Amino acid sequence: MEKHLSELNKDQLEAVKYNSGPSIIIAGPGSGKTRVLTNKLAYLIDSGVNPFNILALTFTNKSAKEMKNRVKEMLQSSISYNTWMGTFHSVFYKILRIECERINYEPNFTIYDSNDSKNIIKRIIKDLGLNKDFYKPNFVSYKISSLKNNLITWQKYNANPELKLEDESAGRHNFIEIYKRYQKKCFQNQAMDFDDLLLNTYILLKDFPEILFKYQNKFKHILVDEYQDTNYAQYKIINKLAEIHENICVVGDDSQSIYSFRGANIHNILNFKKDYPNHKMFKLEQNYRSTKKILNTANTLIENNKNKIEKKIWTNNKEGEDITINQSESDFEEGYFVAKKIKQLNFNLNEYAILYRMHHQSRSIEESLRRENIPYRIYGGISFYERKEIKDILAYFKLTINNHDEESLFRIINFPSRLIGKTTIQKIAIKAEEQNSTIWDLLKDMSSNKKIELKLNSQKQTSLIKFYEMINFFSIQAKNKQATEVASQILEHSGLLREYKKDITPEGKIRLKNIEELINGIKEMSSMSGEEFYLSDFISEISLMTNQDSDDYEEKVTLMTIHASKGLEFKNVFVVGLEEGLLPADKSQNNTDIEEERRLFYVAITRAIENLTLSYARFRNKWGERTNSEPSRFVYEINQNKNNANIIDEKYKKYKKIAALELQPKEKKISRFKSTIEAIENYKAGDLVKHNKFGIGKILENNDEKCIVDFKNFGKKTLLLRFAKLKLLK
DNA sequence: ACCTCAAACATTTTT
DNA sequence: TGTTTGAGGT
Repeated sequence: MEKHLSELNKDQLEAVKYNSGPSIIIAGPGSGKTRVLTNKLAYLIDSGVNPFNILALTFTNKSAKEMKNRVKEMLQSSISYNTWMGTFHSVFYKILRIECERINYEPNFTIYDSNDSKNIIKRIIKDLGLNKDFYKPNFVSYKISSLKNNLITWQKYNANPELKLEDESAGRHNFIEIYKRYQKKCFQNQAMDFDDLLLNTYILLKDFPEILFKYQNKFKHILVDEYQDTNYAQYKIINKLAEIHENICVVGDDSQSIYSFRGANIHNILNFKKDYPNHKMFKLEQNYRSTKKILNTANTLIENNKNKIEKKIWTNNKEGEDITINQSESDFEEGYFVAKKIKQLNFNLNEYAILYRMHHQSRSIEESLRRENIPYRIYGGISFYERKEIKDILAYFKLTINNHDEESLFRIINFPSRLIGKTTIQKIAIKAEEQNSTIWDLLKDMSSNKKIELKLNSQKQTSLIKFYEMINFFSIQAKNKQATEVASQILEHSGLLREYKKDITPEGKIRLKNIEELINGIKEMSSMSGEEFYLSDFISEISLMTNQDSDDYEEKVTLMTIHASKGLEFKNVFVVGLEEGLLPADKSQNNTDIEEERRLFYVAITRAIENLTLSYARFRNKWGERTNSEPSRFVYEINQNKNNANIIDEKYKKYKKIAALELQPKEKKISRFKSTIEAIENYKAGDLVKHNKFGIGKILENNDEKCIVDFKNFGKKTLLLRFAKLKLLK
């Protein structure tokens, strides 16, 4: 044990050993954060803490898995397997499966991904006959999601005139109705979306003291990784859980906060300090990953952010190579440049990553990699579980496990074709709505010969009843028989396998292969679990899986978004598409957004160990059209300070210092983004503020949660600061 | 009920 | 550009 601890530097060691009270570790990129966390876990267990009493929350399933393995290795036993380690969502899912009966859910409830939610919302908007211009499904689902991430239920929203006013004045009077119906639908379907996993956990802990007490006592030590990316709901839940023991350690880096679009709140770090005045803070500033030049570049860039905790990342590593900045004529040429440089550097392909802002940017890169015969793997995009054929099968599985899951029912009731078309489904859906019942219950009534007034011909009736009886049969099987057996039964009986075997095109064969792979996956999980393994276990196992969790050991270049690259490192990193409108993205216009985009670039740069290549194109195909683009302001920023960078003009293949690139008209644009977004505590009574809807007003009181403002034209309003984007006027 | 084709539409980032 | 929706025909 001590042997491992001695591999730590002084700062790391201190952070590892401090376990008696709240602590916050600010860990810069490459500062050995994972090492500190794993050591801390091992140290805790080694010093007698029961692994059962530890909760460790990580950002991805992958890092949870990695941590488990490392701790296991250090302790040379699998004792740490009793520790609850995983993402917020997966740990809360686990809690909900145990406790959900208190809030009237069955333990077999389904998890809806964002696609499922959007489908439901689309249907609701259609049912209500609302104008699609005012109620865009994307917007509505985003809005519902952020309300939930701020623990605002539809009832709470409904009771808050200020919150409603914003939507009403924008002409969305029916938003509340959509929100309400959506929640009702999810409940009827015995389903929760991603946000419900947080919201319902919170409700459970808030409304049932004995449950809160149970978990407060279970989790005597709490570790939270990537704390800068937690949202309000997550923050509140951890806060509640840690109330008694206060043995909570959060690790994060405000400079790497890149998920505010998902409700992540940089203020959580500030809140932490306030909630635990006796906390201890550790800063890990030594970087073990990158060369001096790479780190200098990163530091120069992040200097431009005002909103940050002061720290200076440094390294003892060697000076390293210059940063290369490539300028290409087009996105196509950019891809070609990257492919060529990969060949030229000639490393193991696993040591390359190509990072970009948006998924669709991968296309031009892929094209040139294929042309040059460079194998690659893409993270993101369509994952295995998002393929049509897999979703079809999973829909059968899910409906088998949870008969109320209407999303799955809709997907498969007529696949393979049972001559149950749109109109028939529509009729049943309306009938169910009328009787305040569900489609499943309606089908059940039909099969038990109850009289239902539905104008359907007998052929359709039998078809529906047959479908009901088939699923019902599967459900009974699934209760007693093992997953592998039930799965193959479903494939046979449903006619799915026959349907897919009909397709003899190459794509069809790939689909069949994928299905095979899924079945193998079930077998594998089943044999790994050792004991009984039911279909419901399989579904709960994969519900929160993402495409990044799959293993792939072949030698390939990695392509992914910058977001997905967080926490990883590569010897050679390419960051492509460094253009205005891409990084920073088009939609980020205010200063807060720009700062987040800058942090995003910061994350990208700091993934590199030895070689960093940045690239932008002068023309890019944007929805089929050739559009002209300008280099990102960030490219200019990294040159503010040091001459670390070389620019290559792809056309003339000439190398020159980037300083030679005139710092042209950009200046104007940059100054426009100077504005005042402040930390919550900076809003003081007496300050003048401006609100989008209410205009100018004076703050009367600010108690962090709520802020009372007296508006000139609207009078006194109570606003939630984390919602209302108030601008300080000075 | 289903197939076909043309027009409209959409573009952050993820659990 | 690639995908989804709606109209119209079978």
